[in-house]
Amino acid sequence: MLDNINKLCTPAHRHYRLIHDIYVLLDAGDRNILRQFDLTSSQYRVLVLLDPIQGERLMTLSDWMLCARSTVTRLIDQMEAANLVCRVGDPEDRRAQRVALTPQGVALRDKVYEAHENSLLTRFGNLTKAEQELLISLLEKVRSNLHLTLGESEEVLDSE
Amino acid sequence: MLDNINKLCTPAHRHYRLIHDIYVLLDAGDRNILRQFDLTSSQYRVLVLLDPIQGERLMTLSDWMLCARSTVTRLIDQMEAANLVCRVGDPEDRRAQRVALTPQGVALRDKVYEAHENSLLTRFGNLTKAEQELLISLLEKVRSNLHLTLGESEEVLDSE
DNA sequence: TTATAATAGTTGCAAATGCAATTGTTTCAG
DNA sequence: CTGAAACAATTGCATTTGCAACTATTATAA
Repeated sequence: MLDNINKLCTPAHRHYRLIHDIYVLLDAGDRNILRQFDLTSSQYRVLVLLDPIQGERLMTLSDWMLCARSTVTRLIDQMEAANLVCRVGDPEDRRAQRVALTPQGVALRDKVYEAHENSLLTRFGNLTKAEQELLISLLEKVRSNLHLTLGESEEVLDSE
Repeated sequence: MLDNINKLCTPAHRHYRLIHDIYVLLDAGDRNILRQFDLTSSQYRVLVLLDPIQGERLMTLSDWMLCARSTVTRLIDQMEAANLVCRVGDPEDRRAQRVALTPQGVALRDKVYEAHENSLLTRFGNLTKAEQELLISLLEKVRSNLHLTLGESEEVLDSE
């Protein structure tokens, strides 16, 4: 039987916990910032990912954001109602919709991006530039392996 | 106006995205494992955190898990119904409940922990031991600063 | 001592989100 | 060409979760 499991956790388990904690703390901080602009973190993510000129497919967004397609549909519903984005039927494939930023969407994106970026600078500010670059390269390595090992079994989300 | 925002993201913004992606991928992988044991990742986290002997307060769990107190209440409701944990009133403070693992809870925890750990070894397996230790120290640094900068403004969750 | 504040836990409610099923469109094998 | 399979998006439904309000208990101050 495992005793004092809290103390004897392995490196892998420590990564696991750290990533969970960091994600939650980061997200809580985001909410504090984004609330001022009436945005959720998911909406902000859409705002930053969208191409304002030609737009993106919902499917593409769902792939990039690693969330279910239905989630994107509803996210875009909200943001369209708020006049931040607009859907345009794709002329080359009548099944698909392209979503692009409206001028208001672009304006809001730029304003929020700046505020969010400043906040991130504070929140990651205790790392040196070198540490930041190192961390990024390690995290990229982790991400690619996670994607790989997950993809082996099935799709990430919305598998059918 | 920010053009090609996807390409020119700053180190801070890259951290931001990486951590989001890694969290989602990690969680999706967890679900694949834990489904076999009829556990959600939150339930598994409770299982691993609980002290089987003297138990923990719900409040403590909520602090550790960085989630709202009501979330813990309902998690414990589920797990108590599944005979994995039990509530015991704290004799020293009649407001508080202590939650401890049942024998079934301990048995399940040990079985699942092993499976989960093996899976983590694969999923983090492309990092060398040295890289893993390095990553942990960097992540710990990030976590502590996130906690700090968040705490300055208010509580993490369930603020009233 | 007593009234007020703080604390632990619970409950109601709304929002976010994944999965399954559905609709309309395209692709491809025969 | 035609029917079957694949695909993009949407909708219904269930689950998870945070916030606010509430109850019961303890701590503090006057």
